[in-house]
Amino acid sequence: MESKQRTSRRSEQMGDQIEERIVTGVYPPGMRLDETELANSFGVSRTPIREALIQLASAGLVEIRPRRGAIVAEIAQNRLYEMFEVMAELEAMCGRLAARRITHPEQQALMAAHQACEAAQKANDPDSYYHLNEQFHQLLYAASHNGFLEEQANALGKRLRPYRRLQLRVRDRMNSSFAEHAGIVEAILAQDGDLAATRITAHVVVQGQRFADLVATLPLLGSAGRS
Amino acid sequence: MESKQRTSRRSEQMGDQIEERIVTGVYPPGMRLDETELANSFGVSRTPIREALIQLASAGLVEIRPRRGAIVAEIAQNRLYEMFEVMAELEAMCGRLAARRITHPEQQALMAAHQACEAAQKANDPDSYYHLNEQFHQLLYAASHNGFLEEQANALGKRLRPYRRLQLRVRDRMNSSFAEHAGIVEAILAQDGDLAATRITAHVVVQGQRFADLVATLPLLGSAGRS
DNA sequence: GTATGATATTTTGTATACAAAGTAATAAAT
DNA sequence: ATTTATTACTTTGTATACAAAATATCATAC
Repeated sequence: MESKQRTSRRSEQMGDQIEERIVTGVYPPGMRLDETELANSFGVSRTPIREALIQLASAGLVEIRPRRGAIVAEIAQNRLYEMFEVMAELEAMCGRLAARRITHPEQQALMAAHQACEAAQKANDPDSYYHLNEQFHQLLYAASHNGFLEEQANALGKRLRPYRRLQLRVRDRMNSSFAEHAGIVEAILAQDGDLAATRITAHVVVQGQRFADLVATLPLLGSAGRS
Repeated sequence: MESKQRTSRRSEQMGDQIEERIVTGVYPPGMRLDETELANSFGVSRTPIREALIQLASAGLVEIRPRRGAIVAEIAQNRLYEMFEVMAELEAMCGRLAARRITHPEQQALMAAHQACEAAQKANDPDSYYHLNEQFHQLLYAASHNGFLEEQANALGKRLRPYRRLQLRVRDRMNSSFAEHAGIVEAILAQDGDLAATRITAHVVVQGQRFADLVATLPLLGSAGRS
């Protein structure tokens, strides 16, 4: 985590709020983000809103079309596939490094997070599982002991979050996800970086049936406010 | 390349100009970027400058300290190491994918770029080599046929550009770089993705002596305008 | 009823104004 | 002479004003 020095900038607070609403799906892909409207609803002027939107556009969460306003970024299918392909590689890299560099306390934390996932899985609670799964992955990133990599993985994870969330709804995904976690933890504890990387790549939903399942659920998201 | 639709936004033009000056070292790391000063020099108001700075901050090229203005980002040594570590992985991924997906015209272009490097190397011209080397790497990214990966690699490459440039000055680096390119091209043409990835990782300056050399040259950059 | 074109309205992009925080400068005290 | 406190000056961050582009509305023609 980057040391979040007291910001004192409204535009960043606005950015955080809008971002939160995007990644949780309150503002779905394709939704128009009217500057004046947002300014009014947040009780500020357009300036900090504009600055926030520019920042979110740089992060890839919104798209600013010159003179035509901002919308929540809609990710085309093939682009989504590409992003998952990169995400898999980044996470695999985390795993490879983590196998070499993870500390004892981090091992404990990772196992604890894994066990927490087990509870949600047994209770068949996709929402809890979703959050615990995210914690698990973030611990993995941190264990790489490469702060820049950790940031990149988190940033991309954020962009893919709305799509990942849908994933867990598909038949039996939660159970297989949990089983895969077990294999990943095992490989890391055994300090087998290549095995960890291989298993993580397989875990990140990208190939064959998995991605097809995801794509099939896509119409549920997106296409907000198109004519 | 992202389809650069006619922008019509001054803030983006300003961003491009400032970015250019940062990556070429005209604005060295640590330099203060005064909004009013920039606004005057570009003949616009502070607004588009501010928006440009926010965007550059998101890209990691400048650092905005709340209420204390923007400076050209200074990258700490360990952070720089982390970034090169990730860069190596991204490029290796490009190589692995390119080995599988490169088209015939792309093969031709890559070989042509490689041969162009040879000319600069033989003429012992680091500046030409620097530019031709960049072209070579960009062709590699494109050959991955993953547009998102290509963008990420280019973005990170941009951030590392001022540091990479120094690299070529160190003893004999240009010659070894060129030799490594040959091996990379060979592996890709042979469609051996793993070999290509291995060779690219070795090529990207990150381990042992190479990184030490880079660090040793760092004092040449940076520390502009500190008390 | 649909299509086309002119006009009106909305919305973005940039400039300017102003308040608050930060920085520099000066003066007083040890 | 160095340090501390008060004051003046910059510079940032936000609000508002205005111009230009895009969108919507409405009337007219076919």
